Amino acid sequence: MQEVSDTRSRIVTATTELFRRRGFNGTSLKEITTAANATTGSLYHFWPGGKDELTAEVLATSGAVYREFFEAMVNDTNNPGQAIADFFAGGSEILESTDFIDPCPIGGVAREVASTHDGLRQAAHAVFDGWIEAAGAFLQRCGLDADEARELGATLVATIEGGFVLARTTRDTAAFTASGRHMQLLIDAALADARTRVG
Amino acid sequence: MQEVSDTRSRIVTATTELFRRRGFNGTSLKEITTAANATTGSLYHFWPGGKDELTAEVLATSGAVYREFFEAMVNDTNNPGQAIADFFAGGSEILESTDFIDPCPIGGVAREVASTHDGLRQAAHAVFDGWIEAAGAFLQRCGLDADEARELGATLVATIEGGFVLARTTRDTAAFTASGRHMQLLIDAALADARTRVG
DNA sequence: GTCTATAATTTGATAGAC
DNA sequence: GTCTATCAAATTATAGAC
Repeated sequence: MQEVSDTRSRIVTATTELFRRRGFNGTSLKEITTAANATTGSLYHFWPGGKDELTAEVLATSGAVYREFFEAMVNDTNNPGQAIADFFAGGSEILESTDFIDPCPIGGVAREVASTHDGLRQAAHAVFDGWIEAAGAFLQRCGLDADEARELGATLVATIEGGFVLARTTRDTAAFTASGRHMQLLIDAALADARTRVG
Repeated sequence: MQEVSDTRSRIVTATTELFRRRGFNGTSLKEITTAANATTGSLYHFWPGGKDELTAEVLATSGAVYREFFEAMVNDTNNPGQAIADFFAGGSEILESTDFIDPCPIGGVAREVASTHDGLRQAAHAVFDGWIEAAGAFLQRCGLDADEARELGATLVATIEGGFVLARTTRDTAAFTASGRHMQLLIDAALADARTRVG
């Protein structure tokens, strides 16, 4: 007797972890149920729509977790560029300490299915919109105007996702670290420019 | 009677195109042979190692094509920031005119298989190293020192790959366009800085 | 080089007992 | 909610004729 089914959350967790290593099409329901110590019957009980319905929930859940993580990490800084640099440094540590497993189960799956599973593409779209909004809101609070804040937020998300591709492929965080430094430069320059125009 | 087998190149082309839409695990050998108007026997004749061996060739071939395209587009400019902005603008046009099919068959496949097919990861690694080297060499010729040129090259590649993820997922080039503008800003700033330190 | 046939396994999904 | 059994289709790969 639990408020939330243990089995249900074990399946979500196992699917997330498998997607990070093997992607959407590389992960079978059998692997998921085995890793979650669950059965096919349970999976289809919770997600009658099968793999697609489960995947949509995994994308949304992970997306919310990472958004909250970003906001917690960045929200009460007085040095926005440094906060973003710290965010990238944290990503590098995670990449190295997890043998370059994908930190993000969303971007890879989204790229795989964008042309074939429109419902999943939309689920990932909603996640990325939320991230860009969070990053943009942060930068706007730091002093950028709304448009520039959102555009810089979009570049941040793009660079993070692409950095994951490069890090995973090269098994090296050099590109990711460089990207973080360049994002810091961009933010510092944008803030300096905003202050100049105001002052 | 042909110097290069028609069938062989049709299979490479078909595989490339299918990877751009469905990824590695989402593309079956049956889809490939059907699209290439070829047979299983021909495929295993040219690539006895099967899907992995064919994929390695697709990654290397596409990687070389895109590297040459980048160099041709950028090599004789006197405005490096603008050249990169043009490169991103070209990417936006391709994305929109192809219904957001993935412009790059390498990044998505690499992310899918990085933890499971080390040979393919290494093939993609070689491609990305070549791209970073090409971008770095270009920026070094423009006046940056070797380290900064290579790091900025790595950020460029990361941002392009991540921009493809976002564009494909959102079916919108806004993030890609913003990324291009920000890369232009970074290059212009780095070149101005380099000139200051020299002069 | 190309073809068909087929092997051996895995896939996502369903049925129905408990 | 969980379980097993099972289906129909698809998967990579091989064999051997032509």
